[in-house]
Amino acid sequence: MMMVRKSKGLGERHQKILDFVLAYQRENRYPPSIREIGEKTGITSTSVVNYYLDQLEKMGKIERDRRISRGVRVSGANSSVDTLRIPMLGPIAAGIPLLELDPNVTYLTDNESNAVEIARSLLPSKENGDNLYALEVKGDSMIDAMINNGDIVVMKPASEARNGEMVAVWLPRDNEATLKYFFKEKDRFRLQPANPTMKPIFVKKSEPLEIKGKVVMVIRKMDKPLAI
Amino acid sequence: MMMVRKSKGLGERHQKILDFVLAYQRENRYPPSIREIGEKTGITSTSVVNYYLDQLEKMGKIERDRRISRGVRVSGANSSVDTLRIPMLGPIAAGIPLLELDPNVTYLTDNESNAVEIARSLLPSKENGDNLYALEVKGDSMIDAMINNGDIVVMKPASEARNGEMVAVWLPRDNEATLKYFFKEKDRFRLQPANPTMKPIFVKKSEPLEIKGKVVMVIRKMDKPLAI
DNA sequence: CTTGACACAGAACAGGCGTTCGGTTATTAT
DNA sequence: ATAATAACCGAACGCCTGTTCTGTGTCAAG
Repeated sequence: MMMVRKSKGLGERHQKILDFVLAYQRENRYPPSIREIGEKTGITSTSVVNYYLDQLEKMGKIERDRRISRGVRVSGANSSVDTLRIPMLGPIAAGIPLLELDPNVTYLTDNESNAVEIARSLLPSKENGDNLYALEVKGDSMIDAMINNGDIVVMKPASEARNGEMVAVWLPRDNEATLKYFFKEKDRFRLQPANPTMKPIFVKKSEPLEIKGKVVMVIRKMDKPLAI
Repeated sequence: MMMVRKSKGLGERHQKILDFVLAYQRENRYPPSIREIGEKTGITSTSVVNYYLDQLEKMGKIERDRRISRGVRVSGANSSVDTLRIPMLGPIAAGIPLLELDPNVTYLTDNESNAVEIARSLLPSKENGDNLYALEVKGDSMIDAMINNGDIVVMKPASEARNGEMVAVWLPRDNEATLKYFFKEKDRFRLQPANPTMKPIFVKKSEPLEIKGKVVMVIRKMDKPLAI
Protein backbone atom coordinates (compact mmCIF):
# COMPACT_ATOMS: atom_id res chain seq x y z
CA MET A 1 0.00 0.00 0.00
CA MET A 2 1.12 3.50 -0.79
CA MET A 3 1.21 6.01 1.98
CA VAL A 4 2.45 9.47 1.39
CA ARG A 5 4.07 11.08 4.36
CA LYS A 6 3.40 14.75 4.33
CA SER A 7 6.29 16.70 5.69
CA LYS A 8 4.10 18.98 7.73
CA GLY A 9 0.69 20.44 8.10
CA LEU A 10 -2.50 18.86 6.84
CA GLY A 11 -2.28 15.66 4.84
CA GLU A 12 -4.92 14.54 2.43
CA ARG A 13 -6.85 12.61 5.07
CA HIS A 14 -6.68 15.45 7.55
CA GLN A 15 -8.21 17.75 4.99
CA LYS A 16 -10.81 15.21 3.94
CA ILE A 17 -11.94 14.70 7.53
CA LEU A 18 -12.02 18.42 8.18
CA ASP A 19 -14.08 19.05 5.08
CA PHE A 20 -16.45 16.24 5.87
CA VAL A 21 -17.07 17.30 9.45
CA LEU A 22 -17.79 20.81 8.26
CA ALA A 23 -20.14 19.67 5.52
CA TYR A 24 -21.89 17.17 7.78
CA GLN A 25 -22.36 19.75 10.48
CA ARG A 26 -23.81 22.17 7.98
CA GLU A 27 -26.25 19.64 6.64
CA ASN A 28 -27.39 17.87 9.78
CA ARG A 29 -26.85 20.52 12.40
CA TYR A 30 -25.06 18.02 14.62
CA PRO A 31 -21.58 16.55 14.34
CA PRO A 32 -20.82 13.16 12.77
CA SER A 33 -19.80 10.08 14.72
CA ILE A 34 -16.35 8.59 14.33
CA ARG A 35 -17.77 5.75 12.31
CA GLU A 36 -19.59 8.11 9.97
CA ILE A 37 -16.41 10.04 9.41
CA GLY A 38 -14.62 6.80 8.61
CA GLU A 39 -17.23 5.60 6.14
CA LYS A 40 -17.29 8.81 4.16
CA THR A 41 -13.56 9.34 4.07
CA GLY A 42 -12.68 5.78 3.18
CA ILE A 43 -11.13 4.88 6.52
CA THR A 44 -12.20 1.44 7.59
CA SER A 45 -11.03 1.51 11.18
CA THR A 46 -12.47 3.69 13.86
CA SER A 47 -9.11 3.79 15.56
CA VAL A 48 -7.57 5.48 12.55
CA VAL A 49 -10.23 8.13 12.53
CA ASN A 50 -9.56 8.64 16.19
CA TYR A 51 -5.85 8.80 15.39
CA TYR A 52 -6.42 11.64 12.93
CA LEU A 53 -8.88 13.44 15.14
CA ASP A 54 -6.26 13.48 17.88
CA GLN A 55 -3.79 15.05 15.50
CA LEU A 56 -6.27 17.60 14.26
CA GLU A 57 -7.00 18.52 17.83
CA LYS A 58 -3.32 19.01 18.59
CA MET A 59 -3.06 21.23 15.53
CA GLY A 60 -5.92 23.26 16.94
CA LYS A 61 -8.09 22.60 13.91
CA ILE A 62 -10.84 20.91 15.86
CA GLU A 63 -12.08 20.61 19.41
CA ARG A 64 -13.28 17.40 21.00
CA ASP A 65 -15.34 16.52 24.01
CA ARG A 66 -14.08 13.08 24.91
CA ARG A 67 -16.40 10.29 25.86
CA ILE A 68 -19.28 12.23 24.41
CA SER A 69 -20.82 10.93 21.22
CA ARG A 70 -20.51 13.29 18.31
CA GLY A 71 -18.44 15.63 20.43
CA VAL A 72 -16.38 17.02 17.58
CA ARG A 73 -16.44 20.53 16.29
CA VAL A 74 -14.33 22.51 13.89
CA SER A 75 -12.56 25.33 15.64
CA GLY A 76 -13.32 28.87 14.71
CA ALA A 77 -15.47 28.01 11.74
CA ASN A 78 -19.12 28.76 11.41
CA SER A 79 -22.01 27.58 13.49
CA SER A 80 -22.76 29.06 16.85
CA VAL A 81 -23.00 32.31 14.94
CA ASP A 82 -26.27 33.74 15.98
CA THR A 83 -28.21 34.73 12.91
CA LEU A 84 -31.55 36.40 12.57
CA ARG A 85 -34.07 35.87 9.83
CA ILE A 86 -35.54 39.25 9.09
CA PRO A 87 -38.65 39.16 6.93
CA MET A 88 -38.73 41.17 3.73
CA LEU A 89 -42.09 42.87 3.94
CA GLY A 90 -42.04 44.63 0.61
CA PRO A 91 -40.70 47.52 -1.39
CA ILE A 92 -40.23 51.09 -0.36
CA ALA A 93 -40.41 53.95 -2.82
CA ALA A 94 -41.02 57.65 -2.69
CA GLY A 95 -44.49 57.62 -4.16
CA ILE A 96 -46.07 54.72 -2.32
CA PRO A 97 -47.24 54.80 1.29
CA LEU A 98 -45.25 52.91 3.90
CA LEU A 99 -46.66 49.79 5.46
CA GLU A 100 -48.59 50.11 8.64
CA LEU A 101 -46.86 47.99 11.27
CA ASP A 102 -47.79 47.17 14.80
CA PRO A 103 -44.65 47.38 16.94
CA ASN A 104 -46.08 44.78 19.28
CA VAL A 105 -46.58 42.08 16.72
CA THR A 106 -43.83 39.66 15.84
CA TYR A 107 -43.90 39.00 12.16
CA LEU A 108 -43.22 35.40 11.42
CA THR A 109 -39.64 34.92 10.50
CA ASP A 110 -39.66 31.14 10.44
CA ASN A 111 -40.44 29.36 7.24
CA GLU A 112 -40.53 32.80 5.74
CA SER A 113 -39.56 32.34 2.16
CA ASN A 114 -38.49 35.91 1.68
CA ALA A 115 -36.14 36.85 4.46
CA VAL A 116 -32.76 38.40 5.01
CA GLU A 117 -30.31 36.51 7.17
CA ILE A 118 -28.14 38.71 9.29
CA ALA A 119 -25.60 37.77 11.91
CA ARG A 120 -26.52 39.29 15.24
CA SER A 121 -22.99 40.61 15.52
CA LEU A 122 -23.68 42.82 12.54
CA LEU A 123 -26.53 44.67 14.18
CA PRO A 124 -25.96 47.87 16.09
CA SER A 125 -24.79 46.88 19.53
CA LYS A 126 -27.85 47.77 21.56
CA GLU A 127 -30.32 46.38 19.07
CA ASN A 128 -31.96 43.22 20.37
CA GLY A 129 -33.25 42.14 17.00
CA ASP A 130 -36.91 41.86 17.84
CA ASN A 131 -39.56 42.95 15.40
CA LEU A 132 -37.12 43.99 12.74
CA TYR A 133 -38.23 43.95 9.15
CA ALA A 134 -36.62 44.68 5.83
CA LEU A 135 -37.67 46.67 2.81
CA GLU A 136 -36.20 46.83 -0.66
CA VAL A 137 -35.68 50.28 -2.06
CA LYS A 138 -37.20 50.88 -5.47
CA GLY A 139 -36.05 53.81 -7.55
CA ASP A 140 -33.56 56.57 -7.03
CA SER A 141 -35.66 58.74 -4.75
CA MET A 142 -33.63 57.92 -1.64
CA ILE A 143 -30.38 59.16 -3.09
CA ASP A 144 -30.22 62.03 -0.68
CA ALA A 145 -30.32 59.44 2.11
CA MET A 146 -27.30 57.77 0.52
CA ILE A 147 -29.48 54.86 -0.42
CA ASN A 148 -29.61 53.36 -3.87
CA ASN A 149 -32.13 51.56 -5.98
CA GLY A 150 -32.00 47.93 -4.91
CA ASP A 151 -30.62 48.54 -1.44
CA ILE A 152 -32.11 46.67 1.49
CA VAL A 153 -33.05 48.70 4.52
CA VAL A 154 -33.54 46.97 7.85
CA MET A 155 -36.07 48.80 9.98
CA LYS A 156 -37.53 48.77 13.44
CA PRO A 157 -41.14 49.79 13.99
CA ALA A 158 -41.45 53.18 15.68
CA SER A 159 -43.86 56.04 15.76
CA GLU A 160 -41.54 58.56 17.32
CA ALA A 161 -37.83 59.19 17.26
CA ARG A 162 -35.03 60.93 19.06
CA ASN A 163 -32.89 63.60 17.52
CA GLY A 164 -30.32 62.32 15.10
CA GLU A 165 -31.98 58.99 14.33
CA MET A 166 -32.69 58.05 10.75
CA VAL A 167 -36.36 57.40 10.28
CA ALA A 168 -38.79 56.48 7.57
CA VAL A 169 -41.43 59.17 7.42
CA TRP A 170 -44.57 59.67 5.41
CA LEU A 171 -45.21 63.25 4.45
CA PRO A 172 -48.89 63.72 3.70
CA ARG A 173 -48.03 67.26 2.62
CA ASP A 174 -46.04 65.99 -0.34
CA ASN A 175 -47.64 62.55 -0.48
CA GLU A 176 -44.24 61.03 -0.19
CA ALA A 177 -42.22 58.49 1.78
CA THR A 178 -38.65 59.36 2.59
CA LEU A 179 -35.70 58.38 4.77
CA LYS A 180 -34.11 61.20 6.71
CA TYR A 181 -32.28 62.03 9.90
CA PHE A 182 -34.82 63.38 12.31
CA PHE A 183 -34.44 66.50 14.43
CA LYS A 184 -37.00 68.26 16.52
CA GLU A 185 -36.48 72.02 16.66
CA LYS A 186 -38.40 74.88 18.25
CA ASP A 187 -41.53 74.87 16.17
CA ARG A 188 -40.62 72.58 13.35
CA PHE A 189 -39.09 69.26 12.41
CA ARG A 190 -35.89 69.21 10.46
CA LEU A 191 -35.44 66.26 8.11
CA GLN A 192 -31.76 66.11 7.28
CA PRO A 193 -30.51 64.11 4.28
CA ALA A 194 -27.61 61.78 4.97
CA ASN A 195 -25.69 63.38 2.18
CA PRO A 196 -24.15 66.43 3.83
CA THR A 197 -24.13 68.34 0.56
CA MET A 198 -27.90 68.35 0.42
CA LYS A 199 -30.28 70.67 2.20
CA PRO A 200 -32.75 69.64 4.88
CA ILE A 201 -36.51 69.66 4.62
CA PHE A 202 -38.45 71.57 7.24
CA VAL A 203 -41.89 70.59 8.41
CA LYS A 204 -43.89 72.77 10.79
CA LYS A 205 -45.08 70.98 13.90
CA SER A 206 -48.59 71.92 12.92
CA GLU A 207 -48.26 69.96 9.72
CA PRO A 208 -48.77 66.19 9.72
CA LEU A 209 -45.72 63.96 9.71
CA GLU A 210 -45.88 60.24 10.32
CA ILE A 211 -42.85 58.40 11.57
CA LYS A 212 -43.10 54.81 10.45
CA GLY A 213 -39.89 53.32 11.71
CA LYS A 214 -36.23 53.74 12.45
CA VAL A 215 -33.56 52.63 10.04
CA VAL A 216 -31.26 50.11 11.67
CA MET A 217 -29.10 49.00 8.77
CA VAL A 218 -28.62 49.46 5.08
CA ILE A 219 -27.28 46.66 2.92
CA ARG A 220 -26.18 47.04 -0.65
CA LYS A 221 -25.29 44.08 -2.82
CA MET A 222 -23.16 44.86 -5.84
CA ASP A 223 -24.96 42.15 -7.71
CA LYS A 224 -25.00 43.08 -11.34
CA PRO A 225 -22.87 45.67 -13.05
CA LEU A 226 -24.16 49.14 -13.62
CA ALA A 227 -25.49 49.46 -17.14
CA ILE A 228 -24.68 52.98 -18.16
CA MET B 1 -48.52 15.63 42.94
CA MET B 2 -49.45 18.82 41.19
CA MET B 3 -49.52 18.84 37.43
CA VAL B 4 -50.78 21.79 35.52
CA ARG B 5 -52.49 20.86 32.32
CA LYS B 6 -51.90 23.55 29.78
CA SER B 7 -54.86 24.02 27.51
CA LYS B 8 -52.78 24.39 24.40
CA GLY B 9 -49.41 25.28 23.01
CA LEU B 10 -46.18 25.10 24.92
CA GLY B 11 -46.27 24.14 28.55
CA GLU B 12 -43.61 25.05 31.02
CA ARG B 13 -41.59 21.93 30.35
CA HIS B 14 -41.86 22.29 26.60
CA GLN B 15 -40.43 25.76 26.87
CA LYS B 16 -37.74 24.71 29.31
CA ILE B 17 -36.58 21.93 27.02
CA LEU B 18 -36.63 24.19 24.00
CA ASP B 19 -34.62 26.85 25.79
CA PHE B 20 -32.14 24.33 27.11
CA VAL B 21 -31.53 22.68 23.75
CA LEU B 22 -30.96 26.07 22.18
CA ALA B 23 -28.59 27.20 24.91
CA TYR B 24 -26.74 23.89 24.96
CA GLN B 25 -26.35 23.94 21.22
CA ARG B 26 -25.00 27.46 21.31
CA GLU B 27 -22.51 26.61 24.00
CA ASN B 28 -21.26 23.22 22.93
CA ARG B 29 -21.90 23.33 19.23
CA TYR B 30 -23.54 19.91 19.36
CA PRO B 31 -26.97 18.91 20.63
CA PRO B 32 -27.61 17.49 24.10
CA SER B 33 -28.51 13.87 24.78
CA ILE B 34 -31.88 12.94 26.14
CA ARG B 35 -30.38 12.29 29.55
CA GLU B 36 -28.67 15.66 29.61
CA ILE B 37 -31.94 17.36 28.77
CA GLY B 38 -33.60 15.49 31.59
CA GLU B 39 -30.99 16.39 34.17
CA LYS B 40 -31.04 20.07 33.43
CA THR B 41 -34.78 20.42 33.20
CA GLY B 42 -35.55 18.40 36.28
CA ILE B 43 -37.02 15.42 34.47
CA THR B 44 -35.84 12.19 36.02
CA SER B 45 -36.97 9.75 33.36
CA THR B 46 -35.58 9.56 29.85
CA SER B 47 -38.93 8.38 28.60
CA VAL B 48 -40.57 11.59 29.72
CA VAL B 49 -38.00 13.64 27.90
CA ASN B 50 -38.66 11.50 24.87
CA TYR B 51 -42.35 12.06 25.41
CA TYR B 52 -41.92 15.82 25.28
CA LEU B 53 -39.53 15.72 22.38
CA ASP B 54 -42.11 13.80 20.41
CA GLN B 55 -44.66 16.48 21.12
CA LEU B 56 -42.29 19.27 20.24
CA GLU B 57 -41.57 17.51 16.99
CA LYS B 58 -45.28 17.22 16.17
CA MET B 59 -45.62 20.94 16.91
CA GLY B 60 -42.84 21.55 14.43
CA LYS B 61 -40.67 23.19 17.04
CA ILE B 62 -37.83 20.73 16.73
CA GLU B 63 -36.56 18.12 14.31
CA ARG B 64 -35.21 14.74 15.32
CA ASP B 65 -33.09 12.11 13.69
CA ARG B 66 -34.22 8.96 15.40
CA ARG B 67 -31.76 6.35 16.55
CA ILE B 68 -28.96 8.87 16.25
CA SER B 69 -27.45 10.11 19.43
CA ARG B 70 -27.89 13.81 19.95
CA GLY B 71 -30.04 13.99 16.85
CA VAL B 72 -32.16 16.90 18.04
CA ARG B 73 -32.23 20.34 16.58
CA VAL B 74 -34.47 23.35 16.99
CA SER B 75 -36.35 24.15 13.82
CA GLY B 76 -35.98 27.45 12.13
CA ALA B 77 -33.67 28.93 14.70
CA ASN B 78 -30.10 29.73 14.06
CA SER B 79 -27.35 27.40 12.97
CA SER B 80 -27.37 25.77 9.59
CA VAL B 81 -27.22 29.30 8.32
CA ASP B 82 -24.01 29.39 6.48
CA THR B 83 -22.04 32.34 7.71
CA LEU B 84 -18.72 33.66 6.62
CA ARG B 85 -16.20 35.42 8.78
CA ILE B 86 -14.75 38.16 6.65
CA PRO B 87 -11.63 39.74 8.10
CA MET B 88 -11.55 43.48 8.59
CA LEU B 89 -8.20 44.42 7.16
CA GLY B 90 -8.28 48.10 7.95
CA PRO B 91 -9.64 51.47 7.02
CA ILE B 92 -10.11 52.99 3.62
CA ALA B 93 -9.93 56.70 3.03
CA ALA B 94 -9.33 59.01 0.12
CA GLY B 95 -5.86 60.08 1.07
CA ILE B 96 -4.28 56.83 2.12
CA PRO B 97 -3.09 54.11 -0.27
CA LEU B 98 -5.07 50.91 -0.52
CA LEU B 99 -3.67 47.71 0.86
CA GLU B 100 -1.75 45.50 -1.46
CA LEU B 101 -3.49 42.15 -1.49
CA ASP B 102 -2.54 38.92 -3.14
CA PRO B 103 -5.68 37.43 -4.68
CA ASN B 104 -4.25 33.96 -4.23
CA VAL B 105 -3.74 34.15 -0.50
CA THR B 106 -6.46 33.26 1.93
CA TYR B 107 -6.40 35.65 4.80
CA LEU B 108 -7.02 33.89 8.04
CA THR B 109 -10.59 34.28 9.04
CA ASP B 110 -10.41 31.87 11.95
CA ASN B 111 -9.59 33.19 15.36
CA GLU B 112 -9.65 36.58 13.70
CA SER B 113 -10.64 39.00 16.36
CA ASN B 114 -11.80 41.66 14.00
CA ALA B 115 -14.13 40.15 11.48
CA VAL B 116 -17.53 40.72 9.96
CA GLU B 117 -19.97 37.85 10.02
CA ILE B 118 -22.13 37.64 6.96
CA ALA B 119 -24.67 35.03 6.00
CA ARG B 120 -23.75 33.46 2.71
CA SER B 121 -27.28 34.08 1.52
CA LEU B 122 -26.60 37.78 1.73
CA LEU B 123 -23.79 37.70 -0.75
CA PRO B 124 -24.37 38.30 -4.44
CA SER B 125 -25.52 35.02 -5.90
CA LYS B 126 -22.48 34.07 -7.90
CA GLU B 127 -20.00 35.07 -5.23
CA ASN B 128 -18.35 32.04 -3.66
CA GLY B 129 -17.07 33.95 -0.66
CA ASP B 130 -13.41 33.10 -0.98
CA ASN B 131 -10.76 35.68 -0.24
CA LEU B 132 -13.19 38.39 0.66
CA TYR B 133 -12.08 41.11 3.00
CA ALA B 134 -13.70 44.12 4.57
CA LEU B 135 -12.64 47.73 5.00
CA GLU B 136 -14.12 50.47 7.09
CA VAL B 137 -14.65 53.76 5.35
CA LYS B 138 -13.15 56.76 7.09
CA GLY B 139 -14.28 60.21 6.17
CA ASP B 140 -16.80 61.60 3.73
CA SER B 141 -14.71 61.23 0.62
CA MET B 142 -16.72 58.32 -0.75
CA ILE B 143 -19.96 60.23 -0.75
CA ASP B 144 -20.13 60.25 -4.50
CA ALA B 145 -20.03 56.44 -4.33
CA MET B 146 -23.05 56.59 -2.02
CA ILE B 147 -20.87 55.44 0.81
CA ASN B 148 -20.73 57.12 4.18
CA ASN B 149 -18.22 57.59 6.90
CA GLY B 150 -18.32 54.42 8.99
CA ASP B 151 -19.71 52.16 6.30
CA ILE B 152 -18.22 48.72 5.85
CA VAL B 153 -17.30 47.71 2.33
CA VAL B 154 -16.79 44.05 1.52
CA MET B 155 -14.26 43.60 -1.25
CA LYS B 156 -12.83 40.92 -3.45
CA PRO B 157 -9.21 41.15 -4.60
CA ALA B 158 -8.92 42.04 -8.27
CA SER B 159 -6.51 43.83 -10.54
CA GLU B 160 -8.83 44.27 -13.45
CA ALA B 161 -12.53 44.72 -13.88
CA ARG B 162 -15.33 44.47 -16.38
CA ASN B 163 -17.46 47.38 -17.44
CA GLY B 164 -20.02 48.39 -14.88
CA GLU B 165 -18.39 46.83 -11.85
CA MET B 166 -17.66 48.96 -8.84
CA VAL B 167 -13.98 48.90 -8.02
CA ALA B 168 -11.56 50.37 -5.58
CA VAL B 169 -8.93 52.24 -7.54
CA TRP B 170 -5.80 54.06 -6.63
CA LEU B 171 -5.14 57.12 -8.74
CA PRO B 172 -1.46 58.00 -8.61
CA ARG B 173 -2.31 61.11 -10.62
CA ASP B 174 -4.31 62.54 -7.75
CA ASN B 175 -2.71 60.44 -5.04
CA GLU B 176 -6.13 59.24 -4.05
CA ALA B 177 -8.12 56.10 -3.38
CA THR B 178 -11.69 56.03 -4.58
CA LEU B 179 -14.65 53.74 -5.23
CA LYS B 180 -16.25 54.08 -8.63
CA TYR B 181 -18.06 52.20 -11.31
CA PHE B 182 -15.51 51.21 -13.90
CA PHE B 183 -15.91 51.60 -17.65
CA LYS B 184 -13.34 51.14 -20.36
CA GLU B 185 -13.86 53.45 -23.31
CA LYS B 186 -11.95 54.09 -26.53
CA ASP B 187 -8.82 55.68 -25.18
CA ARG B 188 -9.72 56.32 -21.59
CA PHE B 189 -11.26 54.88 -18.46
CA ARG B 190 -14.45 56.36 -17.15
CA LEU B 191 -14.91 56.25 -13.38
CA GLN B 192 -18.57 56.80 -12.74
CA PRO B 193 -19.84 57.80 -9.29
CA ALA B 194 -22.73 55.77 -7.95
CA ASN B 195 -24.64 58.96 -7.38
CA PRO B 196 -26.19 59.68 -10.79
CA THR B 197 -26.21 63.39 -10.14
CA MET B 198 -22.43 63.50 -10.07
CA LYS B 199 -20.06 63.66 -12.97
CA PRO B 200 -17.57 60.92 -13.90
CA ILE B 201 -13.81 61.12 -13.73
CA PHE B 202 -11.88 60.36 -16.89
CA VAL B 203 -8.44 58.80 -16.89
CA LYS B 204 -6.44 58.42 -20.08
CA LYS B 205 -5.27 54.89 -20.74
CA SER B 206 -1.75 56.25 -20.84
CA GLU B 207 -2.09 57.43 -17.27
CA PRO B 208 -1.59 54.98 -14.40
CA LEU B 209 -4.62 53.54 -12.69
CA GLU B 210 -4.48 50.68 -10.24
CA ILE B 211 -7.51 48.55 -9.61
CA LYS B 212 -7.23 47.11 -6.15
CA GLY B 213 -10.46 45.19 -5.82
CA LYS B 214 -14.11 44.86 -6.64
CA VAL B 215 -16.78 46.00 -4.24
CA VAL B 216 -19.08 43.12 -3.34
CA MET B 217 -21.24 44.63 -0.63
CA VAL B 218 -21.73 47.76 1.40
CA ILE B 219 -23.06 47.60 4.94
CA ARG B 220 -24.15 50.57 6.95
CA LYS B 221 -25.04 50.33 10.61
CA MET B 222 -27.17 53.13 11.97
CA ASP B 223 -25.37 52.81 15.22
CA LYS B 224 -25.34 56.17 16.85
CA PRO B 225 -27.49 59.16 16.01
CA LEU B 226 -26.20 61.84 13.71
CA ALA B 227 -24.84 64.71 15.72
CA ILE B 228 -25.65 67.79 13.72
C1' DC C 1 -67.78 5.85 40.49
C1' DT C 2 -65.72 4.52 36.37
C1' DT C 3 -63.14 5.39 32.39
C1' DG C 4 -59.85 7.26 29.64
C1' DA C 5 -56.59 10.67 28.45
C1' DC C 6 -52.57 12.80 30.26
C1' DA C 7 -48.25 13.52 32.70
C1' DC C 8 -45.11 11.29 34.73
C1' DA C 9 -41.28 7.46 36.86
C1' DG C 10 -38.22 3.56 36.50
C1' DA C 11 -36.13 -0.21 34.52
C1' DA C 12 -34.40 -2.93 30.92
C1' DC C 13 -32.80 -3.76 26.18
C1' DA C 14 -30.20 -3.08 22.09
C1' DG C 15 -27.65 -0.73 19.19
C1' DG C 16 -24.54 3.50 18.89
C1' DC C 17 -20.20 5.09 19.79
C1' DG C 18 -15.60 6.37 21.81
C1' DT C 19 -11.68 3.97 23.44
C1' DT C 20 -8.04 0.71 23.66
C1' DC C 21 -5.07 -2.89 22.43
C1' DG C 22 -2.60 -6.16 19.57
C1' DG C 23 -0.79 -6.54 15.15
C1' DT C 24 0.83 -5.25 10.18
C1' DT C 25 3.07 -2.54 6.59
C1' DA C 26 5.68 1.19 4.81
C1' DT C 27 8.93 5.03 5.46
C1' DT C 28 12.98 7.08 7.41
C1' DA C 29 17.05 7.32 10.14
C1' DT C 30 21.21 4.96 11.74
C1' DA D 1 20.50 -4.20 7.18
C1' DT D 2 18.15 -2.88 11.25
C1' DA D 3 15.65 -0.28 14.34
C1' DA D 4 12.48 3.27 15.14
C1' DT D 5 8.52 5.49 13.81
C1' DA D 6 4.39 6.76 11.36
C1' DA D 7 0.28 5.10 9.15
C1' DC D 8 -2.72 1.99 9.18
C1' DC D 9 -6.43 -2.38 10.26
C1' DG D 10 -9.66 -5.29 13.05
C1' DA D 11 -11.70 -6.66 17.03
C1' DA D 12 -13.26 -6.29 21.53
C1' DC D 13 -14.74 -3.72 25.71
C1' DG D 14 -17.86 -0.87 27.96
C1' DC D 15 -20.11 3.28 28.62
C1' DC D 16 -23.54 6.27 26.13
C1' DT D 17 -27.91 6.79 24.38
C1' DG D 18 -32.42 6.24 22.16
C1' DT D 19 -36.30 3.21 22.60
C1' DT D 20 -39.79 0.60 24.74
C1' DC D 21 -42.57 -1.39 28.27
C1' DT D 22 -44.87 -1.54 32.67
C1' DG D 23 -46.84 1.02 36.21
C1' DT D 24 -48.71 5.09 39.00
C1' DG D 25 -51.17 9.23 40.29
C1' DT D 26 -54.11 13.12 38.56
C1' DC D 27 -57.90 15.17 36.33
C1' DA D 28 -62.14 15.72 33.68
C1' DA D 29 -66.01 13.71 31.28
C1' DG D 30 -69.79 10.43 31.33
